[in-house]
Amino acid sequence: MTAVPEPGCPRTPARRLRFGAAMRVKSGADFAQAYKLGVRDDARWVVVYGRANGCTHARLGLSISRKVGGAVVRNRLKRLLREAFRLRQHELAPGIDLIVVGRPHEFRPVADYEGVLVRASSRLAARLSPGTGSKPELPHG
RNA sequence: UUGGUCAGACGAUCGCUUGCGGGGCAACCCGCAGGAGGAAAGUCCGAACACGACAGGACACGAUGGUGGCUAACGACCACCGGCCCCGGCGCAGGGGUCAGGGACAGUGCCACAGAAAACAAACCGCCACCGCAAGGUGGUAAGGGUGAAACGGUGCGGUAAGAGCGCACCGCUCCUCUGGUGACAGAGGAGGCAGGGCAAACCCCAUCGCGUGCAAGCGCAAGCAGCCCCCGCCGCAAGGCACCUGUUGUCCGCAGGAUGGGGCGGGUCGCGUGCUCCGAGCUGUCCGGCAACGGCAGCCUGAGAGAAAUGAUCGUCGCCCGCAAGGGAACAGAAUUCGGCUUACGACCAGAUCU
RNA sequence: GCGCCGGUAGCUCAGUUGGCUAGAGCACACCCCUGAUAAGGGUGAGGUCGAAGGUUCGAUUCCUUUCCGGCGCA
Repeated sequence: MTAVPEPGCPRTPARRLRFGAAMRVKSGADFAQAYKLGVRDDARWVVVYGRANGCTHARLGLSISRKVGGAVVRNRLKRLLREAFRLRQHELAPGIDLIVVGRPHEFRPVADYEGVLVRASSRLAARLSPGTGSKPELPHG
């Protein structure tokens, strides 16, 4: 967990922490391919599927079903996960799509989701890179 | 229980998104402004809007159902009428609640069990008269008993062999007339001795209304692939020159066809744009009309438009509740074309009424 | 966003001119059969018919509202 920023002294990372449209997975085919061909990491409050995306940065895709809760609950969980991804985007393994599937649970602080994403990203990257020189070049979605 | 108000506030940092302005070849960056609800929900009704269908009529189907109003429209809303229930000691005046509240001589159907009998009317026990020694039979009666949710007006008196609206009084009911009311209906007067159960949220009849599908409607632009149709081998203005494949039994000429391919046309997938949100709503009024719903007038104020889908995250201060304190808590809930209602979920506060 | 189905015993399902006892199979309990099981036979228990309200003398059934599941439409 990073230090809580003092008031008036926000975190000043080396790079900007943006979250634009290019950092999201939008195509249904990308989701289907991640489910079918990608690797899976079982985190505590979510399940993360990984898939090489051919980009120079990580991308985030969210799948929050109605089992998680009502529209308010689902919106809030998506916002928390997006915030975690945004804050840790430079520490995540590049070139991997993270498809995050939510599970029903009590909300956690954003820091917990940050840890989950970073851990899942490193594990998925380790499983995707070794011995996968014949990894098919996936088209950029 | 009714009505109303709000939906913690402010600030900092980091973000998302729309519009405008500026910069950049571009990716993108900067500035300013805006950015969830009273129910955004359920999708139960009604409309706008769009496309399709459509001469008119009839049938079918669906919805509604006291009267009048309100409205763009409605099954919503308002007022009134009537029935039922409650309060008012009974009763009256009155007040409150509730009702899908047209039609049961247009027709069909159902009413289990019990009961003699459940809809044409009849008669189990009784009661009375007559016959008979008796058992019982014949006739009269529908008052009484009993069954049932419901049994062919109710109570009382007279009357009678016993009884019966058979007669009378009151109540109820039906019909007629008059009066009042736009009307549902109400009141008064008169006549009738009583007509004859319930169910139409059973089929149905009557009256009124309703075309179907829905923004994933629809309109425009339009990669790639495939299909259909047309043209084309290349150079050249043209004459002409050069050239691929197949067939014409071998070769050449000639003729016919084809062509991986190129171009065009229409339809149209991914996608993009549009529909898409500023001209209608809201608030206020010693204003006007109306009991009210609502309408009119005047003034003021106001801007979500996303599209794997924004409206957020963290921190601080203050305010509210619980707790001595540390600390904890703050409901229901997230726009998806837009409005008018209904229903459901739910926190706090204010005012009124009622109960304890 | 729009539309369409379903909810009955622990599970899977029946149940129409509204009334009869709300049934069937599996599962469960007990008994018989066997040296002991399984199978088989017999007996039995188990139901707010998703919830609320209404119509009716009477509702699983009819009507309205609501809750919870499921499906379809690009």
